[in-house]
Amino acid sequence: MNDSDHGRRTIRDVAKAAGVSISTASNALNGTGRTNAATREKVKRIADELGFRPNALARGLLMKRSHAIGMLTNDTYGRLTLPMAAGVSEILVDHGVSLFLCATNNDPRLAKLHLDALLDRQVDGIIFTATRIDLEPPPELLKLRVPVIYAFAQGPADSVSFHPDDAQGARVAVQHLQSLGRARIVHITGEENYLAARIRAHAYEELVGPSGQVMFGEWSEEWGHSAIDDIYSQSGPKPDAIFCGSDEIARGVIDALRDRGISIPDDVAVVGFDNWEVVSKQTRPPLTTIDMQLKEIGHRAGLAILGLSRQEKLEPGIVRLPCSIFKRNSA
Amino acid sequence: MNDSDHGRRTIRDVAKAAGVSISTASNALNGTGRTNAATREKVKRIADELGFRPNALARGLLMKRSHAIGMLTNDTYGRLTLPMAAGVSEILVDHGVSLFLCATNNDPRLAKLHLDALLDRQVDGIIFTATRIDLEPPPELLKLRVPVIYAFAQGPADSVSFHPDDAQGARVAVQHLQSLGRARIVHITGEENYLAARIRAHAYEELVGPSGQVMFGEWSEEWGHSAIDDIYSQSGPKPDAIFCGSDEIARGVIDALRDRGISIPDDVAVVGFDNWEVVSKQTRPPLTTIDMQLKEIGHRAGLAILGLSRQEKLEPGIVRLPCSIFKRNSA
DNA sequence: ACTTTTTGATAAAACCTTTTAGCTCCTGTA
DNA sequence: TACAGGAGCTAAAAGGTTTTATCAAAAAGT
Repeated sequence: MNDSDHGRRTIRDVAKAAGVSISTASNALNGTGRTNAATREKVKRIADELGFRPNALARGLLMKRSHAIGMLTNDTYGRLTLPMAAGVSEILVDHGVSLFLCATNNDPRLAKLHLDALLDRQVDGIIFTATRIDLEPPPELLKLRVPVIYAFAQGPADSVSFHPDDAQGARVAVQHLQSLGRARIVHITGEENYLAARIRAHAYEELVGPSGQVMFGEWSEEWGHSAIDDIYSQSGPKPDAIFCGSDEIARGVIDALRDRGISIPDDVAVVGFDNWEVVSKQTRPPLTTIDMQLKEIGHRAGLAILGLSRQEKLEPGIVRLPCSIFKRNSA
Repeated sequence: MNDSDHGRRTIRDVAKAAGVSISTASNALNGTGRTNAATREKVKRIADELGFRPNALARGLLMKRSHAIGMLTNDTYGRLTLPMAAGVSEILVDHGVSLFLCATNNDPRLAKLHLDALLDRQVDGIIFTATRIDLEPPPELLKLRVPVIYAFAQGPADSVSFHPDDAQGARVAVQHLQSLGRARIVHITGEENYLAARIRAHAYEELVGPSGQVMFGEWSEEWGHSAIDDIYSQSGPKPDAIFCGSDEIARGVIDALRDRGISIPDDVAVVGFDNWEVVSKQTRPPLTTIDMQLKEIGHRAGLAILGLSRQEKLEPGIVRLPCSIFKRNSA
């Protein structure tokens, strides 16, 4: 009586049009139960003609799987989050799973609000991401019935986390410089209270030995600049290569070196960290830098949460995904 | 028989515990129907004790409103999208509405996939955003039952769009320079085939009159640099101010000016466009620039889609939201 | 020819909530 | 006394799907 409603077609429309029961229609479409091949094809064809698409709410309500997952992030600025989110989404979309994005702005009240909303929506899992790998998640996250994956963030002991392999990334950078014949490599990086900074510095020290020099500071271009000023205002041997803790720092370093008429990479080679194109493409010369493969972290986190949501067991622990070096002209 | 299931509490658990019917429980919790004040309080208290939260899927299925909206973006990199998404989310979360994020990567197949998924989930509306205001949306978007809002993107004639007010932004920039007593203002901007570039250039020309000079090029730091080289390698009067079409261009401009020993802002004042902090904070001197208030665009888009999803009527057309000037030291 | 198995299809229950219509009881009015 | 009206509550339907149990008919086996 209402075939011409402007609403969506339901499975009962399909069933009626195909002259079968709702259950048969459902079975035919999902390949469940026992269905005659001919009927199955017919139902599928008619569903197609009618443009039938199942209501995800009804399906989720019944199956207790919403085919949606939530992503909780404290990063409003998006430099880290969006590439990861894109990676997660790329994986999920192929499995018919959608992604809720929740920006918490570092506000616990907001985090709670978002978390409750996600649970109300029966999400199949939650991915927690942060702007630094050693940020603690909100405590509510720890005692959920819903699986949680930590990406670029610290999880509790029995959880699954995905981090960039900072140590390996640092080694790749240093080894590249060494392969260029550089022997006096200095490491200029960000704040020491960041775990990532410490890991990278440690890996660096292991490779360069006692001749190494680590300069902690801020994650800013300005610090890169003033670090160079420090080095060159003091006496003693000068570096022939600099490994920077971020592209921004590297940019400051390069600018300061150029101000002093030092040629890059001939006199001093420079390697950055992040491969943040807006910075690394624009330095002069363009920056050779370490790429943390954020999208790949997203991929893996997406696959992991998909697995957990299907009750698969995952080895708990931190999975460190390899960084790659992106060579431009500064080293 | 299964009160101790580890699943979530349902409204029937609440009803049973309170010794009332399901309908009464629902009425009490939602303030609908006629309920005795005492019963109402009791039900609410018990629901609270039990930690009851209604299942959004069931509710959405019945009410035909999922309390979720989708955001479709072609911007993987996130420079524009994430601030807007954060703005949208800020508004929505207070109304109990969640946000699906869909990154299409400019791939029509992916866009279709995401769009279908959103519709299957019965979203109450869709916000379409793009990386430039004159990008056409996927054609499927035009004939939906679901309300659509365009943010930083071009919608069809009868739709509602929110754009930054590029003309006003340009005027603010130029007027600021004029108020500083500058008379020879040059405009160095990006590609002419971008609508935003043309709008800004036009507003600039109206204010400076025939003495003006617009230089279209690329949206890159390099172009800013070479534009300055062009200007100073030619004879004729030199500018005392430069209005740049983006912060990146401004950065190139500032670097090139400094290379020539020109003092900023004393000899030449520079204003940028975007207030992209990673760039504008790091120029030397820090950049005075135009802020497009992306978060505010998100706010307005969120409010608009909320209104449309409640059947409210909205005046179709492009709403241009004012830009603001962020003063640092370059002008 | 009779029983057993297999095949194909279906009615009905379930998921959890909101809403409609109706029921009972009480108070006040004619 | 009878009855209207309201207050307070509830049974049941509805929303769209999947799944379980059941049933009839056809095929296979004895």
